[in-house]
Parts: sequence; structure tokens; C-alpha cells
Amino acid sequence: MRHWLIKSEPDVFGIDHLAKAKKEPWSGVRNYQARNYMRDDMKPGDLAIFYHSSTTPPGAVGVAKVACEPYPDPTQFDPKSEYHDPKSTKENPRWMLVDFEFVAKFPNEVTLQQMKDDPSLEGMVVLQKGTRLSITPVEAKHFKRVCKLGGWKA
DNA sequence: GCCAACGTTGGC
DNA sequence: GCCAACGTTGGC
Repeated sequence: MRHWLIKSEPDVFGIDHLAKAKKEPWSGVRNYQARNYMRDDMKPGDLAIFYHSSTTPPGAVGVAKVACEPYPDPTQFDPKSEYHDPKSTKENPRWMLVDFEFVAKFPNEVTLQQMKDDPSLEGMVVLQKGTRLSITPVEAKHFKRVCKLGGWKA
């Protein structure tokens, strides 16, 4: 099983939204690398750190689980959606996604600063300067460490 | 295929 | 609001 980190802005869709919805299609990703992770590498049961970006403070707030095989992002076909992609067709869809299921909200948020300050998290992709990617792979040891800092045990 | 211009992300 | 980083677009 692989581990991931998924970013979301809490004002748009945060961990509490996922907790309420239980399960959510991760729509609107329009970056090829992030898409490739969902389309090619994610497997049902994979766990992901849920990360709040563009907020104060940014940080890891919980855990979500890949809940299905990849399928075409429906918003790409919807002319009324802000994620509409006129160049995508149903025969040859450009954007694929998976559903994420709520697993847990950390008792304690693990702030970006805490993560940067933790020597055992050195090398995490999300901590590297200039990383804007909304989905990044996470090593198992880093995943465990973040969960521990968050006060959550699987 | 190069690269300048432009748009977006996201921490601060 | 600023700006560094970086992805995408489009002219050539």
C-alpha cells in the first residue's frame, strides 16, 4: 500500500466537509502529475494525509482513504463547471480522479511549521521549497510520524 | 523545440 | 497583498 498527501483549502473543502460527506470525488484536479498519481498509482485502501493549504496555519489535519478505482472526473464534461475542459471528450477523457473516504480527523493539527521543524520528516515532498503539487507521495515512515504528531493511531 | 508571457499556487 | 516558484500557452 502507498501513502499520499492531498491538499485542500479548508474554506472550499476541508476535513470537516469530508467528515460530513463521508466520501468525496476528488474533482477539479487539473495538473497532469497529480492526475497521474490518481490514475496510475492510487489503489483502493491507500491512505492519504489530508492537508489544509492557504489558511492559517497550514498543516496536516487528518487522514483519508482511497475509496475506488480511478474514473473520469465528471466536472470536465460540464460546461457550467469552473473545471470544464472543452478539449476533453468522453471517449478520451483527460482528467481522472478517485474518491476519498473520511478516516479520521487528527486530535491535534500538525502545522507546516511543526513538520518543517521535525528532523524525522526530512525529505517529505510537501516540505520542499516551491512544491505546489496538490497530491504528493509520502513515505510510510513519514506518514506514521505525521499521524503520531497528530495524536492519531490507526 | 525554444522561450517569453502569463496564470496559478500557496506561504508569509 | 506580495512574491517566489513553477506549469501552461502560443508565437516563431
